[in-house]
Amino acid sequence: MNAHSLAVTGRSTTRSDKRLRIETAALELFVERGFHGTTVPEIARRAGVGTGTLYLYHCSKDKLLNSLYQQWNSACFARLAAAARDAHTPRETFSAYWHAFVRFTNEHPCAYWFWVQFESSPYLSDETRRMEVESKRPLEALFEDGAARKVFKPLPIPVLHAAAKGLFTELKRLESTRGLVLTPALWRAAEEMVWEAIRR
Amino acid sequence: MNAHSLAVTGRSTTRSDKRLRIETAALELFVERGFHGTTVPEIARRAGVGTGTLYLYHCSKDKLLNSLYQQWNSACFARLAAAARDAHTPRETFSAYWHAFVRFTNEHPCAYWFWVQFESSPYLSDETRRMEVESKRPLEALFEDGAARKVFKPLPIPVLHAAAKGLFTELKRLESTRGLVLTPALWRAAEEMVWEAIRR
Amino acid sequence: MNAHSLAVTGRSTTRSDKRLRIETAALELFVERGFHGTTVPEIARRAGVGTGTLYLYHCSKDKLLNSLYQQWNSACFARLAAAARDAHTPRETFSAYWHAFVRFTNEHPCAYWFWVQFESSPYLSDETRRMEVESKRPLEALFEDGAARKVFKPLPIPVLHAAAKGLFTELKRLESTRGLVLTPALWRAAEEMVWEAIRR
Amino acid sequence: MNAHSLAVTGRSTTRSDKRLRIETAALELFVERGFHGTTVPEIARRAGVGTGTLYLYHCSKDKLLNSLYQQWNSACFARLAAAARDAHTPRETFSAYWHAFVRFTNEHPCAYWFWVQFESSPYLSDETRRMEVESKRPLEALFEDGAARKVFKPLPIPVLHAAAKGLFTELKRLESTRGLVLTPALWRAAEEMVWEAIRR
DNA sequence: AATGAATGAGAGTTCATTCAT
DNA sequence: GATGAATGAACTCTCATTCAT
Repeated sequence: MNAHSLAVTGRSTTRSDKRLRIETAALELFVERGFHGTTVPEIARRAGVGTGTLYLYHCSKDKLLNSLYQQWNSACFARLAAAARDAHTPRETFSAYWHAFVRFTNEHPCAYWFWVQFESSPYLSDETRRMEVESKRPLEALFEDGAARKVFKPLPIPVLHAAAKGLFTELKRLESTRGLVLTPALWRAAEEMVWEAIRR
Repeated sequence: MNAHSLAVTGRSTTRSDKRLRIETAALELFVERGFHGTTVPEIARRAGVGTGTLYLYHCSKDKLLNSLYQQWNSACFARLAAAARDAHTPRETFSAYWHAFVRFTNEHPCAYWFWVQFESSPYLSDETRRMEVESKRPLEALFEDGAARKVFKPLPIPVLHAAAKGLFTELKRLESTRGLVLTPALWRAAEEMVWEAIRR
Repeated sequence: MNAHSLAVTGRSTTRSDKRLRIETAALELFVERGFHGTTVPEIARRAGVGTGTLYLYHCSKDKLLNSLYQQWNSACFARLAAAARDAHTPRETFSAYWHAFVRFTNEHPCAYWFWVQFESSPYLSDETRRMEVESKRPLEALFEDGAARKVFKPLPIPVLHAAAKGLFTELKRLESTRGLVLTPALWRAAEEMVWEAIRR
Repeated sequence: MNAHSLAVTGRSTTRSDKRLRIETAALELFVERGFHGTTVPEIARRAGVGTGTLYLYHCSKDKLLNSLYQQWNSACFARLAAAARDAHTPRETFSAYWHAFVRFTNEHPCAYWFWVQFESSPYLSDETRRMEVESKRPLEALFEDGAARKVFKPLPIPVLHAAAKGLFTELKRLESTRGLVLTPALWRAAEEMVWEAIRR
C-alpha cells in the first residue's frame, strides 16, 4: 500500500506493481469524481498502463470498486483490532481503538473518503456487504469484555460502536464542509464525548 | 399524489401535480437504484408523464437531483426547528429536536435514505452544499442558549450536533444492514447516549 | 419488402419505414461483409438513421440477425407453399415449387445469400433453428400426396427435399464462384435432374 | 497428435507437432464457436502452446483459417481422386467417388463441418477461393470420360458435380438439424438418386 | 403545455497482435 | 524458438436530451 517498493526495485513493471498502481489510481479517481464520473481509460492512464491491462487484474469496473472496498475494509479493521491488542481495561481498549481510527484515516485519507462515499451506494455487491459485516465482528468482540463487566450501557455492542463511528464520521464531514480544524485536543474531546455516551 | 385531487381540482393543479409526481418518482428511483442506475424516461414513466415533460420542470437530471436534495433538506430542518420552538430548557430542546428527527425520517423514509446516499456523493453542486450549510445554521442556533449557559461541553455547536447526527445515522444503518430493531426504547436510550455525550 | 411505399408516401420517416430501412441495410451488409465485419453504426448509416434508433427496433445486433433470418425464411416458405397450391399432380407440385424458388431467389438475391451464409453459422439461436424446422414442415406436406401414391422413391420426404435444395444451392454457388450462367434452360434441366432423382 | 511421438522422436518433431496441434485446435474451435467466437489465446491454450507461438506458424488468425481451408480441401479432393483411380466405368467412378466422400467426412467430421461453415463466409480470401476451384478441376476430369461417352446428361460437369455435392450436404444437414439417421442403406439410396439425376 | 421517437456522444469491454524476456 | 503480459483500437450498446408534432 505504499510507493516504497517502486523506488527500491527500479524496475517499475512487475506484476504486483501494476496491480497496485491501478488500485491506487482507481481509489483516487472514484473519490474525486464518483463511480460513473470515472472512466476506465482514465484509471488506466493515471496508473500508467494500457486500458486492457486493467482487465487482466479486475474483471470489471464494478468488481474493481468492490475489491477496493473489501481490501480497505479489511486493512482498516485489522489495524483497529491490532491497536487494541495490548489494552487492559475497556477504557484503554476504547481509547486505543479510537486513536487508531484517527491515525488510519489520516494516513489513508483517500481510502477513508472512498469508504464514506460508497458505503451507502448501490455499487456494492451483496457479497461485499456480507464481508463488511463479517470483518466488523472481531472488532465488536473487543467490547464484549466491557459489556460483560457492565462498564457499558446495556445495549447491543453495534449500538455502542455506532456512537463512535457516527461522531467520527460527522467530525470528518465538518472538517471538509465547514473547515473545522481537527486538532489532537478536539479528537481527545470527541473521544471523551463518545466515552460518556457509551459508559454506564 | 393520487388521481382523486386531479378530478376534483380540475386543470389548475395539473402543473403542480405533475411536478410533484415527477419529484416523488425521482426520489424513489434514486434511492432504489442510484443516480446513474435511474434513467430519465424511467422517472417519467413512474410519474406518469412523458419524457419531455420532465424537462419542462427540471432542466437536467443533475439539477433535478440537486433540487430534491435542497427541498428535503429545507423541509427537514424546518421541521426540526419548529419542533424545538416550545421547549424551555436545553434538555427539552434537544429532546424535541431528537424525536422530531426520528419522526421525520419515519414519515419520509425515502427522503432520509436519499439524503444518506447523496450527502457524500459528487453529484451535489457547490451551491447545494452551501445551501445545506446555511439551512443548518438556524438549527444550531437552538443550542446557543444551552452553550451560553454552559450546559454543554465547551465545543463548537456543530460538534455537538455531530454527536447526534452521527449516532442517528449509524443506528439507521444498523437497522438496514444488520436488522437492528429500532424500538422507541432504543431511541430513548440513544437520546440519552447523545445527551451524555454533549452535556458538560 | 420493397421501396415502393417510400415513393408513394413522400414522408420518409414513418415508423415502419425506419424499421424497413434498417432491416434492408442490415441484410445487405451482413451479406457483403459477414456478421462481425458489419458494425452497427454502419447499418444505421446506410439506413439513414441514428445508431441508437436501431436499438428502438431490435434489441441487439444478434437479435437483428435472427429476426432477419426468421422473416425471410417465413416469406420464402410461404411463397413456395402458395405457388404449389394450384398444382394437381405431384409432378406439377414439384415444378411449381422449384420455379417459385428460382423466382424468389432472383427477386431477393440478398435474402438468398444471407440464408446461405448464415444457415450453418453459430449466430442463429436455438429458437431460430426451431422456427426454421417448423416453417419447413408445411412445405414437406406438399409432397405427402406424391409419397402416398408411390410416385416418389420410398424415402423420408426431407430427403427428397434435400435433393432439390442441394442441387439448387450448388448451382447458385457455381454461378457466383465459376460464373456459370443460369439460363431458364439450365433451370429446367436441373429441375429434370431433381425429378429423376426423387421419382420412383 | 499425442505425447508419445514427442518422447520417441525427440526434438526433431517438436516443430511440426506444435503446428499440428495448433491446426487441430483451431479447426475444432472454429467449428464449435465460429471464427469470431474463437480467440487466438484459446486456440493456443487448447493446443498447449503459448499465444505468441501460434504466430510463429501462422501470421494471422485470418491466414490460419484460410490455411486450414486450403489444406483440408486439398486433402479431401486428393482422397476422392485417389479413390476413383481404379474404377473402370463411369458408374464405378461415380460410386467410388461418392463413397470416398462419405468415408472422408466420417473420418474427419470436424473438417467437414468446417468446410460447410466457411465455404460461404466472407473470411476466405480470393486466393483461397481460386485454389478451391483449381483443386476441384482434377476431380471433374474423372467425369470427362463419362461425358464424352454420353453416359451423363449433356450438361457442364460442375453441374453434375453439384447434384452430388448438393444432396450430400443437405443429407448431412438433416442429420444434424433433424436427427436423420444416415445408414449405409440411405447412403446407397442417395447415391442412386444422384445417379438417376445425372445419367442420361 | 405535453409528448416520446430519435439522436449520437461516450461508456465499458474485448481481443488480435506484439515484444521483452 | 517460445512465451504470455501488455496493449489500444474498435466494438456494441445506453441514455440524457431535443424537437417536430
